[in-house]
Amino acid sequence: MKDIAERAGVSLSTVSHVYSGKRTISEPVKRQVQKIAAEMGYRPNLVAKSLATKKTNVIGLYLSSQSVQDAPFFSILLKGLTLVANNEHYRFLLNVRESEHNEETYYDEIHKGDVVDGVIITDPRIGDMQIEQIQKRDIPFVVIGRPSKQFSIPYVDTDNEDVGYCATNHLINLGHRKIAFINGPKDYTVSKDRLLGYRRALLEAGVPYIDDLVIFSDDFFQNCGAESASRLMKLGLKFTAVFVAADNLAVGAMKYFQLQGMKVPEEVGIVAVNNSLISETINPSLTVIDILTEEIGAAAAQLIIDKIEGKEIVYPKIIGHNLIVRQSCGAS
Amino acid sequence: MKDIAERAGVSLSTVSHVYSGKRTISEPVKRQVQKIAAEMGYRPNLVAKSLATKKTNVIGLYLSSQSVQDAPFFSILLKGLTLVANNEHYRFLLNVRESEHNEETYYDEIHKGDVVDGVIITDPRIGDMQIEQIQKRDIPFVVIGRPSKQFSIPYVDTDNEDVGYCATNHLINLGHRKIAFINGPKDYTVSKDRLLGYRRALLEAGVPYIDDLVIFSDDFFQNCGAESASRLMKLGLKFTAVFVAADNLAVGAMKYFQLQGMKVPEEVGIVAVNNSLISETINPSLTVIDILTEEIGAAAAQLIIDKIEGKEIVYPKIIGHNLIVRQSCGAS
DNA sequence: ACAAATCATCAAAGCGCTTTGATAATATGG
DNA sequence: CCATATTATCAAAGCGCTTTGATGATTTGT
Repeated sequence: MKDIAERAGVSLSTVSHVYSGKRTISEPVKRQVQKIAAEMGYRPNLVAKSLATKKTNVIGLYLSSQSVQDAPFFSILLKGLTLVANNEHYRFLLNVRESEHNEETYYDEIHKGDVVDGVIITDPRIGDMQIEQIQKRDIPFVVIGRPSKQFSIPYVDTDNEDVGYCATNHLINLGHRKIAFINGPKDYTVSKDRLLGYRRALLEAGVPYIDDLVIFSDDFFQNCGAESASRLMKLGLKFTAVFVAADNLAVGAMKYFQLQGMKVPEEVGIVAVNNSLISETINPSLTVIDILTEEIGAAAAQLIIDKIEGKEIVYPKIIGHNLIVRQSCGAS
Repeated sequence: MKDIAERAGVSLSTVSHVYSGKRTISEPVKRQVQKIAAEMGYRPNLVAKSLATKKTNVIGLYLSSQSVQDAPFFSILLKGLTLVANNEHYRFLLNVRESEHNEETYYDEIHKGDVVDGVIITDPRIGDMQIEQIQKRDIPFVVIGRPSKQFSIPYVDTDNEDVGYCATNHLINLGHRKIAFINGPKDYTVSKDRLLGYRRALLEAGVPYIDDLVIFSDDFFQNCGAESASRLMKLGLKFTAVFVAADNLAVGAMKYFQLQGMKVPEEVGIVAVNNSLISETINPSLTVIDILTEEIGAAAAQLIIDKIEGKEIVYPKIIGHNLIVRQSCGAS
């Protein structure tokens, strides 16, 4: 930049103003500067700019390896995120927390992270301390998923209580009365909320709630779904349908049921959550609640950007969901 | 930092040296500084540091929306990438190129990107100009996948010619002679290489190559697989097996075949590429060539980091692959 | 005990940009 | 036609850190 200024015979600040447009620069000078800059292959140094402006246009994206491994979810979320971020000229700095890895280091990064203008966090757990810590640090952030103490924390999420309600209700409407629930891990707020909805649906239908029929899985993967299904069956309790908290879990559970000689949906109906490719590919295809993941991503990105830019924001932002009826629940 | 220096009664540079360790600082002073820093909640400004050191510890990750949408692939790649990057204290700055989006803007970013120490690029196409352009720019980069002109370009990839060979060969060993090939898009180097391997396997087995039996898909998704299968069948040529260039394509193709009343694997055997969850979940499960995606990611990350840090690197880095025999190809 | 080596610290310059008060030149208006 | 407003430009300070030459205080070797 200095070189350009010299070659063009103007001051350094003039060159700067040519780019920022914050000061009027005469046309001939402007053109001259731009020409020389092009000749020299000038490339503004964004780091220096950031230092001067205290603005990086970078958003820290804090993911658990959990969420990254849930491939379809993550990739669609990312699509929503990048769609709006690209438009607004922001980019994401990836931080993946490995489960093995010490959580401290990971959160340290958040706290050190002066390179980002704001932060998006995923997968809040119940009793998760870190969010409160970030709140102390004076940096814009939004979380994807409901934090356990959501008071005045900006977040975007589905109404998971309603998801649980809708899924269960659909099974009830189909005539089921003995409905099991293979839930996600116990320490996720999602799991808690869906359980609430499940209970509400039962209550409304006058079906007694049986604690044993609710199984908490350790993760969201297929094997765990099969394992949960096995635990469920070992109880010896009767059930004619299962509400499963994730498509992958459902696939695992369904395979297990079939392996045990149970017919889906004839002997056990299934409603799952998440409309990933696999849910429509598998046979029988899964009836699911479609979480609008891309919209969640887009909303989260918009929220954090608005916040960074000082706009008034309203939160939480609740994104809708739809029931998609397919084969696994039986005829509708 | 200045404040700390004042409060501790030492100079600014002393404080800096406490952190960098590039100069010996007496223990008492060191402790005093650290104590005050902690009290004040000091957080070093990484942007300023980067400006001074000309080092950001950030790697630009340039993705096509294609690769992001291929969820399982992407998420496993990312796992490999972050695993080694975390260890080496690097992070990724995400740049997703939307297909609709003007490619120019996207590449501009690469060229402007003074915030990154190096760059990883995915999905090279045949005749892709951009790689040559980046080469002119004096920044470390590696590409994932073979660039069309790979002379002296650092890249990591599978030996796709061998992938094509192995898959085809497996079918030949099973007794097939009329083997179709549903390939990926024509302008990918991957597609070109796999075709080479396919032909070599046929040649070795003395099976004539029939051009019509090779179908190029427009993308890597299910619908396209079905569409390619339909194109294939409309030709009216006989075939007893198909080598499909991706698991998703294979799922689509298989569904189409089944819809047409053809039995898999009895009437048509299938070997696909990519060992994603869906390939083992679907019924019949897919025989696939497992590309070691996580290792590709890890290797790419290691390569770029080594390059950034001035180490001697050897390239290209070719990662292995394994045949996983399942049901779709028939008994082995 | 004294020169030489080492240790601990400081001051100042520099990284490449933005921002702003000042100044000179030009335009506007009554 | 002169006072005021506007336009175009410059110089200098500052963003928060690293780096290095210099300096005084200690230690070491002989």
